[in-house]
Amino acid sequence: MKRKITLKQIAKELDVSVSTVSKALSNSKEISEDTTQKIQAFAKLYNYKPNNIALSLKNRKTKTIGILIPEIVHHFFSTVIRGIERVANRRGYNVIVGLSNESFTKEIINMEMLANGSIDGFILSISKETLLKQDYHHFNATINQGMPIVMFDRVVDEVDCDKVIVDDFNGAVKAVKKLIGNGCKHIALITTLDYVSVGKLRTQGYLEALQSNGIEADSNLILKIDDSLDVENNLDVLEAEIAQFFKSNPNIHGVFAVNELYAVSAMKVARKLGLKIPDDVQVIGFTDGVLSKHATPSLTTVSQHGQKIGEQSANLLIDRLEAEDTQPEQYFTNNEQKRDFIKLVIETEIIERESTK
Amino acid sequence: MKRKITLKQIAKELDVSVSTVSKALSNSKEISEDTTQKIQAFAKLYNYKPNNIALSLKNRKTKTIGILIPEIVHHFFSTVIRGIERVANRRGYNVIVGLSNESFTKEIINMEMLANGSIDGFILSISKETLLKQDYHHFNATINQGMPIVMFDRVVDEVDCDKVIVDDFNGAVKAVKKLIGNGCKHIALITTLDYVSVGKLRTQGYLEALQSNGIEADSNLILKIDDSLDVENNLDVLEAEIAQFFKSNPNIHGVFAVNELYAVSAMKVARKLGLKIPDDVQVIGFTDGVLSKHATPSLTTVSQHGQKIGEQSANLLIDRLEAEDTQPEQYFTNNEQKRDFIKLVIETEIIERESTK
DNA sequence: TTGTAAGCGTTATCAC
DNA sequence: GTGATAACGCTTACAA
Repeated sequence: MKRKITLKQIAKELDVSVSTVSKALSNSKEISEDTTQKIQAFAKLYNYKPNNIALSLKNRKTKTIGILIPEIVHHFFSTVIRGIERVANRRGYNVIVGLSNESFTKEIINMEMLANGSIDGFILSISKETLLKQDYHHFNATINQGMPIVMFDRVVDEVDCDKVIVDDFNGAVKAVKKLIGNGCKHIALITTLDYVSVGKLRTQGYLEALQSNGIEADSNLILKIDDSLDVENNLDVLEAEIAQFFKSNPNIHGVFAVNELYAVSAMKVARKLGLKIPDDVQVIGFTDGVLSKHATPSLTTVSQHGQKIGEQSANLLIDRLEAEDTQPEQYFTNNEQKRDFIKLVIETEIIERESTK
Repeated sequence: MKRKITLKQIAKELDVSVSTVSKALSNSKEISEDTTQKIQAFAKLYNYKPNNIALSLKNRKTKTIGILIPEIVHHFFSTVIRGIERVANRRGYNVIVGLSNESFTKEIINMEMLANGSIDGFILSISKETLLKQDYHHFNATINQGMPIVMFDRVVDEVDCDKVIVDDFNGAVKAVKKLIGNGCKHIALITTLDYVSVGKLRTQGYLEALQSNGIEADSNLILKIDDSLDVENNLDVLEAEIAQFFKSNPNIHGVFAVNELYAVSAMKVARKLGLKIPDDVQVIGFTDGVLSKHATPSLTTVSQHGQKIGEQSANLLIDRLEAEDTQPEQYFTNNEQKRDFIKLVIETEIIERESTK
């Protein structure tokens, strides 16, 4: 068990100085053919690789990106990570993952843990608790320390940074318009409480689609689920709630749900109540995950393109990091002027399956 | 935008030496009450946090764990990550994630990238291509450099390290025995090609269960899917293959599938062929993921306890890392003697749902 | 009680 | 063409 070899050891072994070794290995032409050869051969033999930590300290950059997300066991988020990892890797970066577990405190702890030199910048999606509290000081503090942040999906106006979002509003509009086009008269919405920004936007899209088609929104047709009660592990509660909803609204022709789980549950409940899908009720969900594809009937969804979101976020962040290199101290012509932040909107796409006509 | 403050800056500001600051902040009683107070107050004011990279370099340990897995968009793997992250965090470690994407080369590149000082140890699951090639030199090389590895799920005898595995064999036995107990006569197996060790073990469990019940295995009842053809995105092919299988074996009473996707697909196909589940055919899958829970009918599965696997792996790794601290150079009484490696077997559990009686 | 200096592994600058 | 030195930020023996 021999520890990794260092420049110092090579130098000693070959009886040259450390700097000679360093230069030889970087093919500096200050060093003679001969010694360069000798040193490179030796280095290869002992499989020398420069120590990343030392490089990080020297260069004051780690070449790693911190990802901070609420939850990893979630198709959408893991898809985003895959996208980030892909471009990060291609561009020579590593990826370090922190999970907030939807908790404000854990989000802060994780950020502080990573912000102390371990990473060059963040890509993150805000936890539910943070959204509820509306306390974003830790993001701004991090940015003020010179560490760039890219937010995706769950973003917030109060923080000035690059953002990548899904076009939640128009995605919802498209979905509901499709239901209308398919002849649905009474269209229900199954959504979350409003503090989750994406839920809110999708709800607004639903309303917009109705209005622009001259349909009056009926608040009885809107079911808001309080998902703080961890429906993931409490399916019965969720299904009971939806069943109740269906019973008090026997005239539902179409359902638009703001996530996959709600949509699939709605289908399940509807079928238990003897309704045929898509003949009696048509269903569209948001988020294109495994469930949608494999449900029976398979679910028509609004796809979020998670991987693309990840890729774009990573590109945005790395672009900014590498731009800093070129113009290290960006100057402002006056203190009103800010660096422009980019807000990328990823278009959604409806993937048609069996749950709609 | 003020960069993070350093000891040096604090020292300068307060007109003391760097070491005084360092000591004061670590509450060394070498330093007087007075200066300690003053320094700590100042540090707090400027929100001083020691630079992780500098600490890593000094201590020659990074307090971060490298995870290397084939794929992240997979319920099982993301569950494992969650488990790892949980205990890592609790024990003061960070987690850096690399994806091999089932590729041998990417596995190696990723390992080299991380092994150069970025992490203290690996937790990994071997890529399919590596298993196929049976080339494990990179794992052994890493271990020989003094970097501990914990392997989980897809492990291999050729590498000496701690391992955490699922009891695939007995899980399969249990599942098939359950089908037999439920009165199934002709029990089919849907599995992968043999090079994936877990698939192989589950297949062996299937055979064992049949044999111990005096049932002769019928090779016609075994369907091996070549999943190198990316069935995830090629559902039609998969379903066609399964349909063909059902048609040539009209007497199937029970199906044991080595993963969730195969099981759910089997149910889908069976129902299309007019078979009732669980009345005509009973189905059990391996891997307890989202699909199982939400399929119609919901799927009885052998649960792998991914999170527990992650937690145990992390504990194993960190235990070993911290043991190294105590006895830095472990000596061998003779060179035959090796440090004992632990192989933890996580028991499976059958989760009964609607697809079995 | 405080400060100096060495060292973790590297690279860049400057001197020989 | 080669080597000594400083620096990245920190800790710690040792000196004052």
